[in-house]
Amino acid sequence: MRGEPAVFEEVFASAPNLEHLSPAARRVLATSASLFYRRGAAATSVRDITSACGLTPGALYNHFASKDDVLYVLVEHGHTSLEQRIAAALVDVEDTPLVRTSAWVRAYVMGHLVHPELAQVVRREYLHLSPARYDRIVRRRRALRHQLSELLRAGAADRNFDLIGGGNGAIRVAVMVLDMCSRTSEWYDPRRNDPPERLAGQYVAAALRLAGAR
Amino acid sequence: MRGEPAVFEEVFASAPNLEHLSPAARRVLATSASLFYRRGAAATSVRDITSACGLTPGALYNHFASKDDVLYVLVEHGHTSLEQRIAAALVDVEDTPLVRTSAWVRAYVMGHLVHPELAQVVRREYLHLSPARYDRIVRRRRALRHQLSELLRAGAADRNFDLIGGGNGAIRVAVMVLDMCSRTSEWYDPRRNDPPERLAGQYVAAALRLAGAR
DNA sequence: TTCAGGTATGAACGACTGTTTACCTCCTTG
DNA sequence: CAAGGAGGTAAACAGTCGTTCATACCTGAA
Repeated sequence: MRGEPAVFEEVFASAPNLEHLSPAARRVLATSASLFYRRGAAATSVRDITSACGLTPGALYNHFASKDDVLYVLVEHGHTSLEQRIAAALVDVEDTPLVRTSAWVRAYVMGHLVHPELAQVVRREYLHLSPARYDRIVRRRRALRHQLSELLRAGAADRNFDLIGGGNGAIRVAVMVLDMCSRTSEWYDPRRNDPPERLAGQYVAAALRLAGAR
Repeated sequence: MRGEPAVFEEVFASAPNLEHLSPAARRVLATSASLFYRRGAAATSVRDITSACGLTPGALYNHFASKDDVLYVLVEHGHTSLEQRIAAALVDVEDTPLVRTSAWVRAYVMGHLVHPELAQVVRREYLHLSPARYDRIVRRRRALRHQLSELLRAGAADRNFDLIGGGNGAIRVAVMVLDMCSRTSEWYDPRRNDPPERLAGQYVAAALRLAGAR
């Protein structure tokens, strides 16, 4: 988790949501993500970023309006790709709460395991965005939570799930699942831990236990 | 979670692990915790801290060797009080894995809910301590995790628990429980959410589900 | 060939960083 | 009453921060 070089290059070189950015801008993003991951955004200076990609400080401002902009683009991209991953996982999936909940959780976990460094930066740093941007991100996070809690609610309604927490059960359990799953990005190391698919399977099983699936 | 005033005064004024500190030092700690919670330690300056408790910057150095020292004392204190809380919860508790696991989880959650701001600062900022101090804290966190995973292992051995994850099941489930529970401090708001005891009860139930308790 | 536009430079800006220093004012103790 | 230490102040330290600017380069189009 600390100190090892995180290679982001491929992630940003071929990201479908970032085609409009120049290669240099993507290199800035990749480097920023790696540094933000290791030291936090507040503790990373513009000079750190630019010197790590062979630039001088001023050059960054040819691609981004500010350092805050770099962080926002990162957080934006992280959320967009997670949302897309989940949406893709739900098309052509049997329309029962249990199956859809499983698919949803699996995609959510995979999103955090495939690029744990980016996922962690997103999760840790969105709090420090400017208020307007922060609000926008919070809304998207709430929307994700709402998706999951609605699946849980539906499952409880037809007695496939047995939720802890009474009337608030759907949200309560959704938060439990999201918190448990999103934290994987903080300790996951592909060299030490199980492959993502296997781990994701275990987290799906765990989520179903939390939901009280029969 | 953002912007509302967090009142730490009582926490530090009467903390049993901090008697050796002067009242002024405790006021510095209380203010630092509140500011670190809202903006993060890296984004909080010594002048922010001191001006918020009616001091000039130099005065801080009558009580702490450095700004890093302030953070370390906070993190130290947070861990110590959590460890004490858990230890206290386990004395005179029936010696069965299920009961002890329940007591352990309840204490762990309560530690995060009673002073969520402090808990969140501890969890978020210990990563940025100097390497030696970071290592010391990591060891203590591992020890906590070990306590829980041993309870789970014992419960699985006598077939009270049915753990996900095969051979690594005890650690896998322990991480799930710890991640799920420790994140409560990030969203818990005593004015909006259930009282701590009630919420802790729900999290104990959730942990037992994760452990596959019969 | 000329011109324009995107990109990089290196120096500079003022503001702010953590910390140190010299000095002052109390309160306590001998 | 004298001495001394604890705890406060104001000012300054050397760096670093994010950002701007005038300038230069390189590339592709007219």
